Amino acid sequence: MKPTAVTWAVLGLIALEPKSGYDVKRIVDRSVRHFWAASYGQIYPELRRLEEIGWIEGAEAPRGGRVRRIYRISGAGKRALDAWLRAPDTRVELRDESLLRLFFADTMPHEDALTLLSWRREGYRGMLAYLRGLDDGQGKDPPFVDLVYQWGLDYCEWGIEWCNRQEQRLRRLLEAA
Amino acid sequence: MKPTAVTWAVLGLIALEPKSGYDVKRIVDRSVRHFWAASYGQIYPELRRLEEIGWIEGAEAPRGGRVRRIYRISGAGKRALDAWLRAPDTRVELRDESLLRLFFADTMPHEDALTLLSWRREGYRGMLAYLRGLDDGQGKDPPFVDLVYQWGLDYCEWGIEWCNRQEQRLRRLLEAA
DNA sequence: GAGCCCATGTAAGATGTTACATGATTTA
DNA sequence: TAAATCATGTAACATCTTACATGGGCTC
Repeated sequence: MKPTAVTWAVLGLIALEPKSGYDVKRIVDRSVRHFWAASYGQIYPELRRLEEIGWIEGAEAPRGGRVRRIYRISGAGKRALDAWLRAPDTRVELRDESLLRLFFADTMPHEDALTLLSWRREGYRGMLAYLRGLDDGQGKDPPFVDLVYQWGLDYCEWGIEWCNRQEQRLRRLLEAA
Repeated sequence: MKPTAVTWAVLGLIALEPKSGYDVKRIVDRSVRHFWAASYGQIYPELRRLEEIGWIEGAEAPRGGRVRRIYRISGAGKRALDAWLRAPDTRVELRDESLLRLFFADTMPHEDALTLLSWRREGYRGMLAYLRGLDDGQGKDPPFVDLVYQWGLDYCEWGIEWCNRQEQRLRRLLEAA
């Protein structure tokens, strides 16, 4: 079994609580999506693979006449997930178009380049608003789920402040020149 | 012409200074790689596309008997790059396996979960060391190239401190429970 | 009964990495 | 002379998104 990128996200969510594929997608979009996205085209095939190798078990659970299949994690699945959890790997892949623009911004007039920086700040603000919108106000998440949510909030706040500081620094620098 | 993900990275680097495909790859790996990676399999085909539509112009520039093709940006290419630079889009895509592990860490014993957090800190330390290694000590980068480099350093330092703070907070929280 | 949400699924296409093939030049 | 670097390129594979097809149930 060669795990794919969605393997652990799907398996982990099923482990938290039995779910349908549709549920997995919905929860992904409301929780890990900003650092680990997954689409239907990945999720449904992955569920079949996971069931084939016996890491999850599916059962028909129709709601009325509506087809529905609920998956729960197996003992083998739990062991596999636990082994993955303990891996020390921390690889990060990032695609940040705003940073790419800033990298090439030296060809622009200073004011226009600084505008890019203000847009970056707005990007962080937008993400912060999005994350805050996910909070249902109940505040009952387990500590590490909450930790990761907090990471998102803290990262955005740091980013906003970073843009402010750099804008001030660059204004001084560019006006002096 | 439908721009791909590498279009602007390649065009921007050619705009800074005429380059071969090999140069583009080398410079990408030493500058924008941590937020905008590109492989040979993307770069060489992209250079042909860009030449076909007239945004860059290639010329044979062999070194000894070694084949080599140098590309420079055209007027149309400059205009296209400038138009892209002014786009307000700030989309970010992130794949952070360490955050995914932390998200599922509530199933583990507390000490093991906190170990994940310390590994995350080591990940930031490693990236910080990598970024510092890129600095040639000359310090002659233009302001916005330097800004983006600084973003990398600052982000890593923030991340290290964030892990430290959260580890302390969680130790208190989990020991109290 | 129109429109939205629940629910499963896939085809097509875009995207991206890895590994290799080829061959010249430089360095140890 | 062996190994590293310069240099171009692609085939195969892996990954991921988008858009659509299908159909039932719920709400206005």
